[in-house]
Amino acid sequence: MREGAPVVYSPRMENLEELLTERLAHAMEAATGHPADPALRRSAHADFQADGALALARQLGRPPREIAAAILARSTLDDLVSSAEISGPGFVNLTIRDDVLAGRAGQLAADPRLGVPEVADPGVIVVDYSGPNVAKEMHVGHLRSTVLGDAAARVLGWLGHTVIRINHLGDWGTPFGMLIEHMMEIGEAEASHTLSAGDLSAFYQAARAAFDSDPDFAARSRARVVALQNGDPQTLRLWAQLGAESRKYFMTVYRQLGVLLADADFQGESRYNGDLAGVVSALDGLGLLTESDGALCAFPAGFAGRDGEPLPLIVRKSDGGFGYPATDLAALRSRVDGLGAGRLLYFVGAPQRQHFEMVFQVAREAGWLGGASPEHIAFGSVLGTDGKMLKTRAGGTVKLTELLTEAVTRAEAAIGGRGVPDPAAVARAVGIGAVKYADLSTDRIKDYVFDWDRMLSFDGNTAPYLQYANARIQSILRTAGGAPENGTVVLTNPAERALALELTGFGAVVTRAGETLEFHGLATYLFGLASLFSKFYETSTVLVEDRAVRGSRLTLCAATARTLITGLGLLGIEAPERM
RNA sequence: GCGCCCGUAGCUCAAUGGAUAGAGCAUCUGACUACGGAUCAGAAGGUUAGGGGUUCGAGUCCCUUCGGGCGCACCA
Repeated sequence: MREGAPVVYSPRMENLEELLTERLAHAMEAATGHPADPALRRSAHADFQADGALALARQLGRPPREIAAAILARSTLDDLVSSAEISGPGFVNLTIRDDVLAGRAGQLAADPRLGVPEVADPGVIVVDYSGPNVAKEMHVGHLRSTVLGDAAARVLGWLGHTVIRINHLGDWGTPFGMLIEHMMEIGEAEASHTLSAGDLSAFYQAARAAFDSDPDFAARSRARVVALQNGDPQTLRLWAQLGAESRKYFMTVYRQLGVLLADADFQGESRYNGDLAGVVSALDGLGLLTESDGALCAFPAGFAGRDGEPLPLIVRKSDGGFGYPATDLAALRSRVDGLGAGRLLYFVGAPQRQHFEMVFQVAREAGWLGGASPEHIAFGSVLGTDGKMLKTRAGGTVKLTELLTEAVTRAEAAIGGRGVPDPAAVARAVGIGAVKYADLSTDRIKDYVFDWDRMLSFDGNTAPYLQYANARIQSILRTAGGAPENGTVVLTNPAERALALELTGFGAVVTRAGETLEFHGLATYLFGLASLFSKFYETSTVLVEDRAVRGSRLTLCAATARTLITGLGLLGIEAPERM
């Protein structure tokens, strides 16, 4: 280690991981003649460890430690690391120089992006999420799609992609016959009143009940579907009114939940009605359709049904109508051709996996994908503390709006007694944040247990804990009158060092979240950061006399707070200044 | 029957094929005359459902058994 050697940083220094990876990759090629991945990762035994030598050992037929030694001999790391040691079977343990770490932390504090690089290859990404149905209540089943999809939209957008949010509203189909008939029966004014009051399930259930119990009503409903499909003006007007009232209601739920979805993001299924016949004729022209029991079916490769026979995707029903496969295909084409999407993301629950795979396969066989890649971003269910699907005590469906209201009420009770300027806003941030964080902090594909007490706790891996950490930092910054403009960081103890090191990892974590569309890694990172801050807080008094130490610690505080706020923000969670 | 997903500490969850499987909660033991104790330090807690295999190395990949969930032709 060259004491006192000046460390020269580029104006926008790459993050440490990238820098080390680059250097080691170079050394590996020089030492072995093969380009290879150093497999750099954070380590319990040092700041980082590089495991690339082990993987290379097999290829080259040489002992891994020998390869590791050759790599080290060929690498220039002294300006970055204070120690590089071979350990165990051939791990390379790297410890970052304190002055480098301090310099990097200071840079992060001044960097609006906190070391998060924009992607090198920005593209157009369609994020399809939420997708409620007109005149049907949003329920807990919509929670994950809405929360996960929204986080994806935020993360991908921040990484520099052009994100197109699409809320694939269920606004077409046979139920609309009965809904419109019901509307006519109770009168438009009454219908509007019920719907705008947000009592969608009452409306839907009343229509359903009439349909099931009254044959005349059922017959009229069926005729009404035909009228709707044929474009009868009176029917269309009522249909449009149903949709408008519902969208208005959904927007209130989205505002309550605090997601990006806006009016303009609704892209109802009906939008593709005019394209469905074209989908059929195009597929038919490609020879991909087979008539079976009167229905026009595609038989995408690789799918078998219960009987072991090829499984059809029914593109046109035997009655000449279209189901959701046709709509999904039409929507896919419009997103690829019309919107120029390179990635199509569908945030839809795991049970629909086969459906989407079939749709994607048909599109692939039809040559409709071009270079675009469609991805079903599946997720597990929300369970109650009994381990079964979350239900109300009475066994009914949990309305999303009631769940969110309860979250805020519970948060209000939990934070009660604290003197903050706007307790209602804080309760909202804490309650809604807790619900979102509970969803985002576990592996997307798994079911998770919805537990009020756990998610609203101020201890553990929860939104309130992270929000509290930020509020505590804000309090320090207020007392100090802010952090220095161009803060210089000096590391005087292990807690400061650990915090600084953790701060440098934000970029890699966010980048990874954008690639995997798994957000629990980001959540875990933020929890780790908040925990390290708390340790720092215990050991390192910020508001000390020494100007240099005080300035440094304030800079670390400011960078930590901004990382927490930004990270939570990417998850769609607010971080109040006081709570 | 075929296919997909899941099974990790009492509970809730982590762990890009890498070293001694980590956190939090709960339990037990400590620490408040410093910026918010809504905190921190420590202890204890495991045959990663079972069994094979691949690999220098497996919670992770492959096969298999068991357990749980979900799909599998005109509802979305």
